[in-house]
Amino acid sequence: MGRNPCCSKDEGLNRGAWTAMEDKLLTDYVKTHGEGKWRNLPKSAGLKRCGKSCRLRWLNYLRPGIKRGNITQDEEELIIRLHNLLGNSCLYRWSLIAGRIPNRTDNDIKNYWNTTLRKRLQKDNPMSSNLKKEENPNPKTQQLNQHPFKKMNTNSSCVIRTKATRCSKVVISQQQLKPIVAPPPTSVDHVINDNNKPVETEPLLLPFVSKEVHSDDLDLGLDFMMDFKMDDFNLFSDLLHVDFSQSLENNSTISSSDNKGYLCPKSDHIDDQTFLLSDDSLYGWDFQSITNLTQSEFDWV
DNA sequence: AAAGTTGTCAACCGCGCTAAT
DNA sequence: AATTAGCGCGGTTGACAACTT
Repeated sequence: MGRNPCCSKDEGLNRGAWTAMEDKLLTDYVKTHGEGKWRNLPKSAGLKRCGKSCRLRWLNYLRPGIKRGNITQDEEELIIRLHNLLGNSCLYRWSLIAGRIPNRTDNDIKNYWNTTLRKRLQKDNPMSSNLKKEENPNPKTQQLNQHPFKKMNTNSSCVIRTKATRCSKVVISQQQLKPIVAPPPTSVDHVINDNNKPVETEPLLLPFVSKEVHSDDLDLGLDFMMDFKMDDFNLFSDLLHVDFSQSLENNSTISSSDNKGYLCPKSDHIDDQTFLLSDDSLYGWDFQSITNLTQSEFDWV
């Protein structure tokens, strides 16, 4: 039952820094046979390394096109914004961030954050680890504030994709959430009328809201928790670019499944199962786009 | 110039998710 | 359905470099 073990620990495997010869063996093997199947790779490639170590070496160092060091200002801004959005409690945070920064690895981003950015941001603003947009008068930054992800070419082949498809449990502290929570809608008619057109005066719903959130949570001072599901988006920036008002106008809609909100593609929309929750599981947020969250005045934790 | 401190980053570790059986 | 192990992830470590005293 189960798989065969990757490698036993008593095989006298090499550890520590990789030699040039080991790098060459690994590179040649991957170029010939492709990535994956890391379990069998060391033996086939003639390496005395654990498959896990080989994978790490390839992904973080040997893979073609990887940029090393010298994080640019644009990259830095993006890291900060994405970190603000995803917060500290999000699994797959670094891989998601790295997936949006061309030719950078999650390890690279993580190292840069831990060694440079975190210290600098704490120094700049001891009360918050996040960067406020007002604090940076750089024209480049201001441009980024207007269209923070427009500059990214989402179809670029140099974007490193990760397998991270969701970002669970982004926690927004109660203190920061309260000012932006609108009253929950009471029925579907408040958002979509008989012609399946949105009622513009009503707040839009932010999808991906966890079912765990209830109105009582707000009263009790609990944190707000969100589940981001990436399944319907090719890249993280696709999600960030979604204009929910546009989606509604195009007869796409937000549906509910298992008490979680989803943005449905146009083709799948409108049936008996497609509705906006009318109970206290979801809250209307007057956001035109989730992109706005990255520019929010509120701190994300 | 030497010693101490700080910064960088490759590599390791352990855990959770998920595919394989 | 249950079990097992591989994969992929974030956190951490430690070696080395750069800088400061």
